[in-house]
Amino acid sequence: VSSSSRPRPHSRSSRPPRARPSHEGESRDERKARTRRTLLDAALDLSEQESFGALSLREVTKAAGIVPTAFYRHFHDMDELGLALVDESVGSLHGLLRAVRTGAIDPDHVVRPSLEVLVEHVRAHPAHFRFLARERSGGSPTIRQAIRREIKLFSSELAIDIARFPTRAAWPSADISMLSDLLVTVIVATTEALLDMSPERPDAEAEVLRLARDQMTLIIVGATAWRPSAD
Amino acid sequence: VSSSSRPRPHSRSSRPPRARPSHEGESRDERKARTRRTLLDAALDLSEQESFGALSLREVTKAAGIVPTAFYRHFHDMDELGLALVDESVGSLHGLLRAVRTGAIDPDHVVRPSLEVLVEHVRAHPAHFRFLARERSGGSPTIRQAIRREIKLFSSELAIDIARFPTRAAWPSADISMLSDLLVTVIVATTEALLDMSPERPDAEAEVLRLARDQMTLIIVGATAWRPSAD
DNA sequence: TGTACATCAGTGAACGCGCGTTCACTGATGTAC
DNA sequence: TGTACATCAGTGAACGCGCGTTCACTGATGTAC
Repeated sequence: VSSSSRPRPHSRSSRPPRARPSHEGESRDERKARTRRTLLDAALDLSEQESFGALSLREVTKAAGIVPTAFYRHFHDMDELGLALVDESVGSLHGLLRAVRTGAIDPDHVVRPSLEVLVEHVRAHPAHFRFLARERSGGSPTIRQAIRREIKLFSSELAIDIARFPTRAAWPSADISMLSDLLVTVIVATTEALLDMSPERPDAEAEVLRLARDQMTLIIVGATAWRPSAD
Repeated sequence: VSSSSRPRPHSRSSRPPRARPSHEGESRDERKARTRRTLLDAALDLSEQESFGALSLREVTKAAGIVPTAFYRHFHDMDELGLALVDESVGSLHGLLRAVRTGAIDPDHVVRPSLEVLVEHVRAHPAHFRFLARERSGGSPTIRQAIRREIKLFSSELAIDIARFPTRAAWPSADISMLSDLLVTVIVATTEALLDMSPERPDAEAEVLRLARDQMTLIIVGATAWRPSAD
């Protein structure tokens, strides 16, 4: 064969060989951390094509440019790597929430800036959000539960913010968490729609956002007219 | 072994060999159709544990009680079987929609009966709905698109129904489809919540349904107060 | 109705391949003195 | 500062296994006469 020298590109079409370029000035710990990062990134990349559960250890190490056995220096198995991905992806989620909370607190104008923050975060961490969207329903029970717990947390933090609004202060907490749950449902659906847009239709984003804005506004209108403790 | 007669319930730990009990009075075509059915059921069962994309052909044929090579008498590959599952699962979806439409048409009391129909359908076809919920985000691009298209269809048929309501007749169609999209989002989220309930908490269902009812009611309240063509 | 032949769902052996994991190893980095 | 030893991230061979797919086959069902 013509097999020459290097663990070559391999790619489906042209994925670059993620091999670590020999960074000479690094300590052993720094190198190890960088290889770990490379493994995480490789898994994140690959799980956009097929579900994370369908990824093989060898596939990931190959994309990361290391030998399969070196995997065990970083993770016990693929499940552990998956949970690490959940952890850092929900990191993006918390970043999103923090950004929304520190933004405009004027109750009449929360929707638009919040959606802008959402778009910005999805754009900044597309692979993370794609991973969350995909594995929230499709993943292994462990991963799925971890993600759902985080979304519930997101919802209850949003409920706290809503309770602070003067107009909502008198609401029963059950109604407030019903409302925040509904808003989170719309946010999740909007995120999925943003990730689903075909790259060659840049106007799609504006459409998705207009829809989300109208829906959230309608919900807020409904909440204003809502009778506390209905039934 | 004690293998007796029927294709039994299949529990996780002690999965029985789904071998076809020799139904003597059947034609060749009938037998073939039954084997095909057994393959579909086996795949549906197995994809509750791991994503469909992670299933192997051999795994499915083993659970169905036939030899791997016999698979090719029924499907060209696993992808074709997956699309067949989408087709029949989506059949459940249409059944649901039809049931909702032929139900009460009193606009003030749509929510409760619709949710009852939803619960009934999810209970009747849990594996189908679980498959749809899982593969909607987690599946291969082909399967994902097929499911999303059906949900869009569901939404636009709901829009037609909404437009028939006297109180909505004057609404711009963009607002109506925004509303139906929002309701479908809630329905999808509710379905996921129903499928996610732990079996040992029977009261969870009532909780999920109360949440869904409140959310849909709030949305309808909001829609009533909504200014057509806002912005 | 009876016979001879065609069809074809399901079988079983075989293949080459990628899988996860084990093991002894190498050689650069880190540490003790 | 220099030397001797320890650590350990990454290597490469090897393993047994399940994978998808091929192929020639069997024998019950279906069909033509």
